[in-house]
Amino acid sequence: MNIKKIMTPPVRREDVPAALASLGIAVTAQRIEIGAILLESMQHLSAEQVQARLEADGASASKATVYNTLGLFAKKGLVRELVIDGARVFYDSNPSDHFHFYNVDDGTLFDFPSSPVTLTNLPTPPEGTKLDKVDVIVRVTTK
Amino acid sequence: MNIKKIMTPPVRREDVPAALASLGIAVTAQRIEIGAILLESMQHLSAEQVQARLEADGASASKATVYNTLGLFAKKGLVRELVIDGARVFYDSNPSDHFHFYNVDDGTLFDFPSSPVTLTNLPTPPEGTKLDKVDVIVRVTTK
DNA sequence: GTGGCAGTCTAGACAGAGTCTAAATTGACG
DNA sequence: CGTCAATTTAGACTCTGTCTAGACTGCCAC
Repeated sequence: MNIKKIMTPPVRREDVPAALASLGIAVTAQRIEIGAILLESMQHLSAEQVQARLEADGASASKATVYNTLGLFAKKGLVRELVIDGARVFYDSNPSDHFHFYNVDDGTLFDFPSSPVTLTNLPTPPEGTKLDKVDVIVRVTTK
Repeated sequence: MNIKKIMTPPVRREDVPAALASLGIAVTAQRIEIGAILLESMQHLSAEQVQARLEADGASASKATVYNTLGLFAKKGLVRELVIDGARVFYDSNPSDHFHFYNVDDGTLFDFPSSPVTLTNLPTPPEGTKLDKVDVIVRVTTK
């Protein structure tokens, strides 16, 4: 049946190469660094934040590599791209289906608690297209 | 009870000033132009597309005015801001609650057909915050 | 080993959406 | 008509993200 076991955070640094390889991502030094940062815990990081963490860890990668790597990880399903506010994209190290709260006033982003939220009566995709993913963002304001 | 009657597209050009005023938006020449474009029909337009339509109509407004006006309209509830792909923001001239399909391959954006889609078991917003709006975007790819 | 090659990485130029600033214009009201 | 606050403007500016051209890396064949 070949059910692929996807590693979800936290993933130890020494397991990152295997996590990449299992998704068909060629392993390189930069990808290990970036993967280790993202997979350390379930979190939402922007490209800029990832690069700052790289520096803080004494590693580094060019801006182009950070963007390319995050895009590759998202394409391969290691992380999930979140478009929240048009100013930047966030990468969510929890790639499974779940929804988000976004506080419009202070920019904070939370996962929904794992309550059984369901979307019912979802229409079928338009003719000639197939479903990719469903994003649900609940915007809240500070009371 | 003071139930406000919100005008929904199509709104005739001569009714635009009243539509603005009813939402507490000061009426100016530029706002009428931009409002007339948006409210002509239910549609999704980017700031750039609005400005192009202005030119096409022989009117014009500076880039800053277009952005300010669209932001003001969104804040007042005349249109709804849609953050879809991080590259630009769209303004939806149908401000009522409804969800969207987005074709990732060609960038087209559709409303859901008006089937009774419902989100159930939506968790309550985090302590100290209150719900602003819920965005549901179903991303599809060309098969 | 060593030559070649594809894939990856890099610096820095570039692109495009959106914001900011300071000055000019408008229009409401006395 | 004069004043004042709100609005509009041009254009500089910021910021995220992309592109380009060259350098580097690692792996395989010989």
